[in-house]
Amino acid sequence: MRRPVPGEPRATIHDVAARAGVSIATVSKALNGNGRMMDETRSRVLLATEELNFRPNALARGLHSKRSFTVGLLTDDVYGRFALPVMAGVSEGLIDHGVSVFLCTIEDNAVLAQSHLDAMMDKQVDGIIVAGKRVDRMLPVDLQGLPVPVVYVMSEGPEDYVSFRPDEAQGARLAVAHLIADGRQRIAHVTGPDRFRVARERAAAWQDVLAEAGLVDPAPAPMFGRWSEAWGHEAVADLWARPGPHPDAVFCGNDQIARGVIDALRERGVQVPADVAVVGYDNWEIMANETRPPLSSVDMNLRELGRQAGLTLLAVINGEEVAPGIKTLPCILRVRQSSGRPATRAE
Amino acid sequence: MRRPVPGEPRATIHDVAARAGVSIATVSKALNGNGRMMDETRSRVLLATEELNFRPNALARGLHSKRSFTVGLLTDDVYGRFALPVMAGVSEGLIDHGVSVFLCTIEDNAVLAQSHLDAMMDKQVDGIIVAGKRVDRMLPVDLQGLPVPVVYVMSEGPEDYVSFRPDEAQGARLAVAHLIADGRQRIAHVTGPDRFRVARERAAAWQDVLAEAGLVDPAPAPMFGRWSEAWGHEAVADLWARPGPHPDAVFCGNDQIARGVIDALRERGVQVPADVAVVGYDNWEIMANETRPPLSSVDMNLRELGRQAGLTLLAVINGEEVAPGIKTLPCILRVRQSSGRPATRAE
DNA sequence: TTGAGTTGGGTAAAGCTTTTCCCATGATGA
DNA sequence: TCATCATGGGAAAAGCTTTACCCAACTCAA
Repeated sequence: MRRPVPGEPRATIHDVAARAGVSIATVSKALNGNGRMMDETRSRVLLATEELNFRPNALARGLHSKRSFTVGLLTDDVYGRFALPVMAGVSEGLIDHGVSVFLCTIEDNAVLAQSHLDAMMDKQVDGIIVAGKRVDRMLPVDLQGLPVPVVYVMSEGPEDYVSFRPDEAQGARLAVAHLIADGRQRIAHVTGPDRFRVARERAAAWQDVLAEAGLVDPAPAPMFGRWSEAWGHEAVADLWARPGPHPDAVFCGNDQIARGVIDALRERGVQVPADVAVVGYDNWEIMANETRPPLSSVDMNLRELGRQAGLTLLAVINGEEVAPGIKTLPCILRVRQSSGRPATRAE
Repeated sequence: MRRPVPGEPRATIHDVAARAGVSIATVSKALNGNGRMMDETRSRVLLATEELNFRPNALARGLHSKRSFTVGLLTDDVYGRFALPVMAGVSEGLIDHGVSVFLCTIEDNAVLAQSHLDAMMDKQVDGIIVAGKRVDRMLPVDLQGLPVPVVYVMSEGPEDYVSFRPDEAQGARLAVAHLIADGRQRIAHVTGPDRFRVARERAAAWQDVLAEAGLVDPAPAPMFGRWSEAWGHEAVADLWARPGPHPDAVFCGNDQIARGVIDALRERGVQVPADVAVVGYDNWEIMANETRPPLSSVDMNLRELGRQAGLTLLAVINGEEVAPGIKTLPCILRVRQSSGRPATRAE
């Protein structure tokens, strides 16, 4: 294995000082803009810094300033498609501030989780971001009483912490309003298990919008089931077996269900979107683009969510006052061909 | 926002020393098992350590030892499903050694990539792992001549580096051998664009196994296309439009294609697996479980791949000799119902 | 009793940066 | 000419740990 030649170790501030003919204090001040010195001295230092390709050792700096410019990211989403955009957003938001992110994927193993946490604390992280995959489940590790601030994203922390979540109600309203604007009258809702809070929230919003539009005849009930395509199939079979007029739109709790619904409709010869419009949730592109026709879907803007969580954590670290509580970010609707007309953004 | 009380800062080695009534050197030696001292002294130190909940400051330790117990993980896979299991594996392999992982998701932005790299070098990472999403594309950043070792996983580094890859040929052979063992005679191969090296490798292995089994009449050609379901549909239309007997099995380059193939077959009334067996690649569970019937697929064992990459990097960091070159890990076949008979593991 | 060897533990330096003082030097005003 | 002040830059400490080295006290043998 190619091992880097030991070569010269990284230049230190002493090397720069020697080359510029000044003391290390002057170098430090020149680089950090503190203290006073002649312009000529400053530029001599800068030149030497350049020539030696000097960059300060963050360990030493952190030791002194008690700021490591490092945060930890805890997630329990190992395979899922939610955590990764969030992480990317966090990383993106923080890198401009010179902050690096420790990744910890912990599953249900509390011991492992604790050892990750210990490792991070040993490394003097300035703060921690928790990116769960479910709003209503906590990670198997105690984050209270930690000596550093903690921000939650996707999942929800204790009341006195800051949490970032997509605005599920707004996202669902967006979808349903879009369907109504498209002229749909009988909008069914097929979603995941009702023990998932997001399923309940989306269903409630769906009901609200229908009520506001006066589309409550007959009074519809959300169809809770599973987060799977198979459930989408079953739900269609169920809906079409009912007496009375069939739905002319289905709002689905996620894109997999929507996919099942679309496939089931096609198999029965129902036209999408002519006869029935379908809207999904998550805007999971790889799935939404492959349905026939491509699926309209609510995008939770996860990357931006992560970015803001990162920046907020940074603000807290810097001592700024940040009000605790749940911050929500609006979802956006990505209209494709499964729901007829072009984009509607208003809610 | 709940901000941790400044409270007592973390206990330092001085606090422990004071409490145990010894010098800091003795504490250090007691904790690290160096030096000699009376058992009674050692246990007094350990007790004080316990009572104060002392853990050494990794920054200070790193400053001294020039080992930060930190590595960087670079990936360009922001949404994909490949990088995350790899990352989880890396993290899992390293945490037991007290090593934490910096996550850097970089896309095509070379400037951003460089600033991530700079940040990591400033933080004195002991090594770097590159987890690309494509074997045949490099990240937009120059990793040569770095003062720390670099290990590649999924993607492939320069010759004199260590790279970890799934054994694509073996994986493909596994799938095809399984189909042959199942009695299939006319096994088509539908895969992604031939500019992807993995597509070519899998196709070559497919051809080899067919040749070895004497199933070369008529001489089959791999069908290169796209990595999408739509391509699976099109490929079936193409295959079934050809004269002569239809295939009795299709080996697909990924699970999405396989899904398209299965759907297209069902739509034509072809029974899977009775008439045609289908095997996919990636074992993307969320996809493989939702095909009807559930899809047999080759699993690349990405998590283990990541774990080994992490451990290997650690070995190099520790100065162990590791031969450069490409290390492959065997794939395993996950047999579901799309390919008839129960598991075959042999190659 | 003296010298050497052990044993137990302490002192101090190193690792790199930032920051607080502090000291020259030259200029200015009286 | 002397006191004062601003300016430019340096010395040193702090931040926390590890480790090389040293010293005191004790044991044992001659």
